[in-house]
Amino acid sequence: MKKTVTRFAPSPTGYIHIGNVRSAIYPYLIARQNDGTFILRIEDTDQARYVEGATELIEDTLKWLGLEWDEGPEVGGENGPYFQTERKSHYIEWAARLIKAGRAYVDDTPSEKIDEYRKADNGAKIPYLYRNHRPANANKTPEENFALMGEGHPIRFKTIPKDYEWHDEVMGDMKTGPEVCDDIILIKKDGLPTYNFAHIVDDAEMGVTHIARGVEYLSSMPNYLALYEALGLDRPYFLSLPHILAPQGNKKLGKRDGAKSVTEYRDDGVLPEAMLNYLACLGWNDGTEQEIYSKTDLLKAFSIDRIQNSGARFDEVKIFWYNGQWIRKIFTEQGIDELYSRTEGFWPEAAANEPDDYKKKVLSIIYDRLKTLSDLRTMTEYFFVDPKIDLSQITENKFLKKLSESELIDLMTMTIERLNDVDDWSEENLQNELNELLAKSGKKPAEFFSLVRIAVSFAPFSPALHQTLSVLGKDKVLYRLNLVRTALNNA
RNA sequence: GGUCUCGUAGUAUAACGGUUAGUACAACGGGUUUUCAUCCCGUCAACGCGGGUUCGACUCCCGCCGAGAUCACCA
Repeated sequence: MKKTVTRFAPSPTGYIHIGNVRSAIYPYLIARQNDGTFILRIEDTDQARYVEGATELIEDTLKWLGLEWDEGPEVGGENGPYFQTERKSHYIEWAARLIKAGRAYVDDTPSEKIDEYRKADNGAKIPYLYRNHRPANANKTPEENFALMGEGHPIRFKTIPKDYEWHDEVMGDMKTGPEVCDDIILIKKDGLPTYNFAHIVDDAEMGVTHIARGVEYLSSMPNYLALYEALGLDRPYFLSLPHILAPQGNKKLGKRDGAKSVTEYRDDGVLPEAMLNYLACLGWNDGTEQEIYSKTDLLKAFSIDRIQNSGARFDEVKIFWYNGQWIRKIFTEQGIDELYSRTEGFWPEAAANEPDDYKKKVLSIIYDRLKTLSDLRTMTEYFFVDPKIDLSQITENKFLKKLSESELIDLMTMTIERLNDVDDWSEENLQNELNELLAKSGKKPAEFFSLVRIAVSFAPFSPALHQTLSVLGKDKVLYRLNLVRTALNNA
């Protein structure tokens, strides 16, 4: 049995966005499931679109998602190099084989001439096929063609139009006619290969068994099949992955639609587990009603034949739902320390010098309200700095506005006096104290608790009151309650 | 225009040719001593259209409609 080898082969033209990261996830899963090899290969043959630093961005994204590669940049491997620009001689060699076999030719047709062909065909409403304009060189001997090499001309495949049938693991059985076979360019005039040629050479040399890529490559398949045939190569398994659609319209999600980079979600406080979970399940399911999948779960459950073949719309709301699920899952299964370790960089500035233990306590009572880790920035401010007193939050509160000012002041006084005598500041005890205060106040829970809650936080929401008070500590609580009482008195 | 692909609620999806068409997100309503959230309960909501095949079609076949991809010395 041949060893399973898959690859992710991006171009270093920028960050990895949501729309194309699945073509890394699925090959990764396939490789891991079959005890195979997952290769990262950088397809940098288009010098005009090359972006400095993009390779690092790509590596960064894969690492964050936990998609470690076995061969590729940084880690090396026996099938390197893994940058196509460093493999130039390989492509020339394979192209030379085709020339020798009479299946490729050096094309010295001026590009203006080619433009004319295209315009003429388009004008006449006939499909533009270069093979209809095949130049005389195509019929020269291999020796004559070799003599032309190195003069800055592209090398073209000399196709033999025919029917093709093949199986796509996602799309099913496919077939096309000769009308889609053409003399595609193998080597550009700059001496570098086109994607069309390079990926076939590389996949063959690297022993790749499964190719997963976007459906946009489906229409090029006949030309790829012709190349496999001409080169005497076995066909790998093909997986055409449907597009991820933009939130609006029916276009595929791309950078122009404002598709965020994967790492932007990281910086917004999305956990890699949640992102992997969401993306893997966007266009794939295992037929059960399970929603939450860890990487381990995915490795168990994933199967190629259950990849959806229609496009799926990207939905940010659902990512945040997954993220909330994962925040809670990590807390309950791995504990506060693990969750806390993920929160670095997401706390409000005021928390900068606070001890870890205190921040952990805050996290432990607020984690189940977080959609993203960056919510910490806005939701926990009052744990670290005294809130700005804004009496309107009390006087206009839907529960409190029916109380008179003197009632409010009396309630505050009663609470301050009672809490002042409390030494056991544990959550449990505070719960008891608050219950007794509530009973004594004769108010509804909504009234009494809201008053205390707002007085210590002035935030639109907070964790349960007894927890909030316990974590804040006696000094801060009494200090803030006193400030508010004074403010009410002076109002 | 040629070629190819796709089509179940707003979204993601499930359903040997036989189900009251299931689930999740969202929305809406309710419950848990306050808020926000979690959790729980409930409501709304879908097989693109038309033919066939069949006792019976979301499921198979054909046509149509709609959406998308591709037709580069980009990948």
